[in-house]
Amino acid sequence: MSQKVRVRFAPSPTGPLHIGGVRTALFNYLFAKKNGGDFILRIEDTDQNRYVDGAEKYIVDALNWCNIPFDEGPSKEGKFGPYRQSERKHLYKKYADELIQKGLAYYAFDTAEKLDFHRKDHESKGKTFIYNWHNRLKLDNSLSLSDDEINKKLNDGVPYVIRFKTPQDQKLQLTDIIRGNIEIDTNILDDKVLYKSDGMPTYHLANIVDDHLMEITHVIRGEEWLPSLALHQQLYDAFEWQAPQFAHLPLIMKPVGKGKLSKRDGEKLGFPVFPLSWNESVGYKETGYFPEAVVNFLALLGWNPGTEQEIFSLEELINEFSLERVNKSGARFDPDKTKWYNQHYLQHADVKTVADSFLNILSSKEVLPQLLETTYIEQVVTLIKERAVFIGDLWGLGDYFFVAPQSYNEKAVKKQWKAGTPDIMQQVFEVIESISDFTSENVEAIVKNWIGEKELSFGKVMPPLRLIIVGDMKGPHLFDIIALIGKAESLERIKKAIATL
RNA sequence: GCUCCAUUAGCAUAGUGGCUAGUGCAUCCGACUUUCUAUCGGAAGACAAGGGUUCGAUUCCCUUAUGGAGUACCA
Repeated sequence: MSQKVRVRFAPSPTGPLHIGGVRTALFNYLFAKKNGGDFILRIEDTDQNRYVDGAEKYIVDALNWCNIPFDEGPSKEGKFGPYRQSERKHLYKKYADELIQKGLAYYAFDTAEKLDFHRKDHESKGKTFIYNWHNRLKLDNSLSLSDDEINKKLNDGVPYVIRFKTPQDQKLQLTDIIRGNIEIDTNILDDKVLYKSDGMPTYHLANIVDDHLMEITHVIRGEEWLPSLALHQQLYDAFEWQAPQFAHLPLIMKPVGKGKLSKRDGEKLGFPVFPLSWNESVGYKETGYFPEAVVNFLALLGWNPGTEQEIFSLEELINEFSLERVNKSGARFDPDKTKWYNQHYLQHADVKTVADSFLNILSSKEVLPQLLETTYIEQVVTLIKERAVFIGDLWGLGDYFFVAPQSYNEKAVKKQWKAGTPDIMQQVFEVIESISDFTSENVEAIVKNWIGEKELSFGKVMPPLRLIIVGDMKGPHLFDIIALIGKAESLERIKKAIATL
């Protein structure tokens, strides 16, 4: 009997979704869709202190922008809801109690201060304080206390937590789809808190209970969870539940230096780390990235198809994706590669769509209304988009199609504007004025012919002419520009330059 | 410190017990061009180290080094 694949993305709403989180969501989504399964969003808000307003909405918006919507989640309630752990609070206590009854967990009354003291004390001696089999009988809990004492504390309302009683001297055999088999000695594990004194479960308990209740078949999450896999497996065993399969994704590392990618790296090196803007941090969307490009480069971060293909649509990714081809080692984040992807998507985007977005930018500039015409913009886009990575680059690349140069690049003027230049430009003016068939090819032919006749060099004519038309030594084929902006505008720019330079 | 995970060029990666280890980004050179950040062409560049196993190891095993994660009443 094969079960329907159900995976979940379970972020905690403590801030904006980091790009690494988006990748985790994406891999879950791809795996689910590849296998005809469901992708569930569950909000893990068991830590009330760290809750950030708006973070949940951000997560949902980010997923939608990336085009990886969830099938079930907050506001898309399926039969397994609610999908916020804070709204499932009442569910967890009985599971913690069940473990206590089975003798697999116990009450602990140690105060935070006391534990803190132990930890600091051990640290100062170069050791690590571990709450487990070797010292639990010396601490303040229902294993070390008499029944009377325990009941009195419980009745008196003394705060307590419930800890998992990690068994001694066991070798756990764990399986991870990406990493294979892992063996863990239970003696090095600590008795993790399952239930907090504020009446909320910890991540560990809530996670296992919810994954079980929501019939999750595969847990795909970041590598930072690998060390707690042992606990989770034991919890499934303790409840006598069938555990899902696990896959731990490699971490995304910073572009330079050591460690995992952080918000700071983005600020330092000037690239986004969030899909959408959040306060001062500009997102991928606002920087001008296509969601398709973001999804594409994210997919190749820690996964590859085994072929040389690097460009994938979402559909292709769904087809090709497999957890077996996910890498074991950390994936270094390369901002240049993300640009490369975006440039690719921009070059292959429909000209109409690009022109449309460009129009939005143009509207905010001081451009003559008659130039904001669709076919004109599309022609401009076709000429200049080759060098653009983002749609936002288009203005800097082609402003001269919309406004005459207000100034001329000084260095270029120095180099190109010689004593005889105004005279030559005056002649060019006359040549151009006489042309009636104003196509790029025809203008080029006539001007080049004239240069030949006059025995002038290209270097004396073309660079200054470009300077006049563009204001700088940049842009596509000059005659394409002249033809597009038209005869009248070209003549005007020449006239103006002769007068001012 | 301890536990677990990893290690192919600057970076990301493919691949194989045995021909010149493949690809992309970046780099350098060249071409085109009136210019260039574009495009095209070319070049350079790697199996972390040391031991084994083997006729033979980048590929299997061990050790070391390096990197990563975790070590909370956070997720």
